[in-house]
Amino acid sequence: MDIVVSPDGAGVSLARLDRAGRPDSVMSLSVDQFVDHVRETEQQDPRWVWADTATVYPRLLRAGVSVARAVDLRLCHAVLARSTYVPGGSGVADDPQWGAGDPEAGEAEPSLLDLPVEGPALDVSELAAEHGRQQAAVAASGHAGRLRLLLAAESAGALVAAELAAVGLPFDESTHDALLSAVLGPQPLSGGRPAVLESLAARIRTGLSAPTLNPDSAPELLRALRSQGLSVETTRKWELSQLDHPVIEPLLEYKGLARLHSANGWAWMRSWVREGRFRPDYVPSGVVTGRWATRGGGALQLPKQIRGAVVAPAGWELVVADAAQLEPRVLAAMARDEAMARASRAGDLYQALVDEGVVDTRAHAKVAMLGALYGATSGEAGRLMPRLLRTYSAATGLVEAAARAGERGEVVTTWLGRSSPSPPESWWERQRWAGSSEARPADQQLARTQAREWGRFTRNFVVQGTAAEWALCWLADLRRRLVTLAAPGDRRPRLVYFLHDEVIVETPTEVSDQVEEAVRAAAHRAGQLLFGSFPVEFVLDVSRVSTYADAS
DNA sequence: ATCCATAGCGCC
DNA sequence: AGGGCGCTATGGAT
Repeated sequence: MDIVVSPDGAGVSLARLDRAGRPDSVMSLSVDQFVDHVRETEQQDPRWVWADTATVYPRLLRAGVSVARAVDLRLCHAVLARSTYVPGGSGVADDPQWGAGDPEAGEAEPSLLDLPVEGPALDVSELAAEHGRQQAAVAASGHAGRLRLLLAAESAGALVAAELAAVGLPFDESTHDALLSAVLGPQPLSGGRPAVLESLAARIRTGLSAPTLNPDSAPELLRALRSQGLSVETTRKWELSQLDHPVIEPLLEYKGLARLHSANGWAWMRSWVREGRFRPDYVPSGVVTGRWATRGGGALQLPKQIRGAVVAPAGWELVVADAAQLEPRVLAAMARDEAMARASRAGDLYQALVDEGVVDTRAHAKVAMLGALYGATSGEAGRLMPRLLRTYSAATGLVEAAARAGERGEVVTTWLGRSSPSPPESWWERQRWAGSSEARPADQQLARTQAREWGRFTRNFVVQGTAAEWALCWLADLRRRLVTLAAPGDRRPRLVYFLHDEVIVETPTEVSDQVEEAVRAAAHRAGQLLFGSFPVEFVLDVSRVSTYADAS
């Protein structure tokens, strides 16, 4: 049973859809009535259909109501409007109300924000119409099953994102303060540099004979280094670390600590941690490949230095699980590469490459594999590539083909049906110009460079995007399993963190066994949902800890 | 005062 | 090295 939901003004309109997908009589409810209605109707396992989970679901969550299933029309539209799995003329792409489906049509990059969140609300009949168009587009596709899975996963992900924001990650402010103070000195009350940074800055100024130097300024720092006779092009730490000069040691230490202070210091904590919970703002599918982004809080980069502040309350535990070498495993399955699938079943895929005699060390295996995924052209990875190509010809052939398609400006598509954007108009202009009679060799060189850059993007897109699909299915299936678990006192395990290939579940210790089992079962299920019986193993590293810092 | 690009670095 | 991000500080432009 599908029920369309449209916020309007102070309330909510909703209507059930009949078999033909048309709304029956429309109900107009206040928000409170809506919350009660959802709570009661959930018993019937409906599927809620709304334009945008982020505008509706938080209100329900605040009232303590969660839903099992929903369709996020905006996220689904963004997928369908661009997917090469959807035949042209399906009607999904060219509805201006839902944003430009054709990326060539507007100058702005197509984004998931095609439908303005603040824009005029769409009424239930418009939502029902869009829902109908989407279902028709899927049905007309030659890959209806995959698209249905992708759309369901996208929508479930949107529910999870809202739930993560509502729950927050347990974060102990005094532990964080202690971690910071231990390396930076006490929190400066005036807001200036902490004592340790200040004294490092003084050593740097002395060492470079630059009494007024601001070490946070890259141009100033570069000038000061050069005035000491050091030949450097940038102030990046890998370049600085090559130098032999007494100032390098305090400088590198300064850079590391300054970053901690500015990115995840006291000011960050005041902004993002409330009542012992860190609440970043997740943006499902915010990345072109389908990965999530965040808007504020920087949850994509919670550095290892402060993970000790993520602490489970007494009586609770954190089940931290991440998918080991997810992208190579996904690639093996997509490419139906039997040899690579065999390596995946060994647990540590990189070690398996060593054991199979493909490369000599685990470090080489990792470099070679990442090189294949990202399109490395030189160095160590380049040298190791021939062996990988020979041993895993199906897998490497798939990414090579994606790269060549991108070099030609073609669109590539993930396993479940997310298609890449076309290159920007400036890219095409550059290519056209390089092919014209007036083009100089330098123009042609630049065009080739840009073509290869776009090829590296499309190469990675198919793998990163399919890995994101696997992760969404994992997350969605895990979410379903978790609602069946509870400890005495109705204490329930809950998802509190998700980052690309990693989840954290905060759970009462009484049920942490079941949670770990659920996390593993969901990973196995995700593999089946995407790749059927193809024998690729998706291995998880699971830790049960009281603080995130202790996760392996 | 505000916007924007760049450098640099953290995460996957 | 090579893909994808978000964020901060800086410094120039408006």
